[in-house]
Amino acid sequence: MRSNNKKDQILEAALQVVEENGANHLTIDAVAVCANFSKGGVLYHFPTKKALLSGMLDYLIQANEKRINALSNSDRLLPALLHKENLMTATESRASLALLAAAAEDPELLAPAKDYMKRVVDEISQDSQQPIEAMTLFLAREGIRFLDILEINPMSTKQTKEILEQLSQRAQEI
Amino acid sequence: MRSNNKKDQILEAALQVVEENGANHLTIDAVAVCANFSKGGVLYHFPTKKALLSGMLDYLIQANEKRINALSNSDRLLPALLHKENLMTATESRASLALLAAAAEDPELLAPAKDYMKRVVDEISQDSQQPIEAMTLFLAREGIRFLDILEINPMSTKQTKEILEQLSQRAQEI
DNA sequence: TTTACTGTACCATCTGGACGGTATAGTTAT
DNA sequence: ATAACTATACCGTCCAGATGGTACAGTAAA
Repeated sequence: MRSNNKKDQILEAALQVVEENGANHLTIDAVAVCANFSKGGVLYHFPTKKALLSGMLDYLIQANEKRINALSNSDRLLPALLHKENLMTATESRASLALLAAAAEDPELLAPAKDYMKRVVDEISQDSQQPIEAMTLFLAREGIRFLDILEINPMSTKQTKEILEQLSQRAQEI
Repeated sequence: MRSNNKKDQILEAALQVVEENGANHLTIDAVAVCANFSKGGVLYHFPTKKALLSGMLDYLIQANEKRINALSNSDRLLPALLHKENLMTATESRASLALLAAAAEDPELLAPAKDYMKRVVDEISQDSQQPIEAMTLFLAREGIRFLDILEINPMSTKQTKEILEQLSQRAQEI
């Protein structure tokens, strides 16, 4: 009943459009069709296309934070981020497409994402004795994420999993 | 006098458009204006927008390969890729924008990039005794690259350089 | 009554791309 | 040598369709 539900429906549809057609073909019309809304209905919730993209980014960031909070049995961020049980859900992985869509439309829309990254990076390097090693592990995971988003990850699923587990293990050791 | 020169001029202009306006606003018209060509002139060299994007991707891949070949005083790929003198030039960094632009228009255009990545990844994991460590270093560098492309790299220039040097060092040791 | 929509109609602008024409350098036939 | 022709490298114009956004009248539930 929360309006969030409806908004989320629209955001999910938007991500699906990006996934299927490329960020360039994210149109309000296409989103409306995909979400079973009228165009006016989408515009009621997101009055402009940029508002929609901002919404998509927030969705991604919140999903990330939720996941971290839910699983951080330790108080250190990096192991939580790389926890081996802590695989991105399919939904969440798709949410990363918001980065692409926003970057395509207007790079300035990424400001909140940059802030979020800054918070994460600061925290990671602060609560580790080996900040550079910690950052390396974090960056490697981001590398995998981006290769997956663009669907140019040449590694097999098994190989990818193996590396993610290694990263997780090393994150716990430092 | 080589037609390549003219084509490269157009590709440079295309990258500039993406850099300044976002991948979504890469239009043949905008490229033409930026390159001081008429729209017809651009279409002479690249008969469709997809052809232009393919051209941009090839440009990126070739630039990468050239850079690696020029600097690989050893015969191992990873240290060459991470060589500390081997900073991305402004041009090459911008060329990475081709990835974004192509992904935005049609994810299938990235097939050549995926092939290229596969070749690199295979070679890296084959000529190392510690393939997982090698891949981690490679992925960390890719992470930085993508954060830079999207302009959401929250690290300072100094911090980034420090990490790149670490990666380079570790690549030489394994 | 307010909130949350649907549906329809509409508009200004942008975009890809087709098309016809032009300039010029080089090639070939005579 | 020169006339005829060809290929390359563009320019400028036009157009159908897509797109973001507005306006407004109506509906249905809380």
